[in-house]
Amino acid sequence: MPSKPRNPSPPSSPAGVSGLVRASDTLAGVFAALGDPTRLKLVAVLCAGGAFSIAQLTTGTDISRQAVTKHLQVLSDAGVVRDVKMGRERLWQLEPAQIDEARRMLEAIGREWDVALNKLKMFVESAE
Amino acid sequence: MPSKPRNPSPPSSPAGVSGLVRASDTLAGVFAALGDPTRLKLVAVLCAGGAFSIAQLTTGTDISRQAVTKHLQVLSDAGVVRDVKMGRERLWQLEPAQIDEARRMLEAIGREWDVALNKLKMFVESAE
DNA sequence: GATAAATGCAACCATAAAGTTGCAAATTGT
DNA sequence: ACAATTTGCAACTTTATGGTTGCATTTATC
Repeated sequence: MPSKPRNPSPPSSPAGVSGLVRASDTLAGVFAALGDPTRLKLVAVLCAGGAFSIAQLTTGTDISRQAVTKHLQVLSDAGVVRDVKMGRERLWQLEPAQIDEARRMLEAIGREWDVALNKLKMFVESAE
Repeated sequence: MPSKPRNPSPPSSPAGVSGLVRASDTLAGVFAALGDPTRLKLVAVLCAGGAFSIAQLTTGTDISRQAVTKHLQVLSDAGVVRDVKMGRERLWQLEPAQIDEARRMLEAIGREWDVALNKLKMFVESAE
């Protein structure tokens, strides 16, 4: 008789993060938007609180204005930035709600990790 | 006389985040690694603290084992996970240091944003 | 009203990313 | 020894990404 597969342990997320995993698709979108050096720098500039035009945001990068526009569009699709039309220019500003939610997810992961470490520590100590 | 360009305001990141922007390339790598629903779920599972094999981690996804291996490799390149060889299986576990740094960057961005809002609020009040 | 500035739009290109399949190699259990 | 498990490796396909260039469009300024 051939041996049977002994693999059937489907791991699941801990309760603390399961709620955030439910929104993992939108959250992954936020992380993906931040996952590019150019876009991360754009966000870092915008977090100063002002509203900047595309031409202004292009100054300081070594890519074309159209490329910056594309990056801003990616950030906008992820809900990280907003644009406001002002005359002939389009001003961009931060929309920190999604970033805040991403931060909370990373916090939850760190918390769960600490809990797991504590459990392991207590287990080791009880075996001494 | 033709008018001259009046654009020369190169925006710069505020002091609070400039230090983190310096490491923006590695940080962007971490965000990019988290920027995929499958990988985000893998991280959520691993944050429970255990060490899981590739076959175990594949259970629960709807993609092939080889695809999961590729995702784990991406997370490993970003320094988010570590692997340990145990007999014929390869166990993966979380490496929370990079995730923690990413969380700190999001915190810094949120802080700068709050500072900017406060400045604006004080300016408006002083004009009344 | 002519000119310059800021942006929008579209086509295009090169490379990377996400997934698949097929097969070889190492390790474990009977 | 043999069979089953787990993984590794390589080739391949499809689609997304990041970037470019060229030109049209809207808006301000003189």
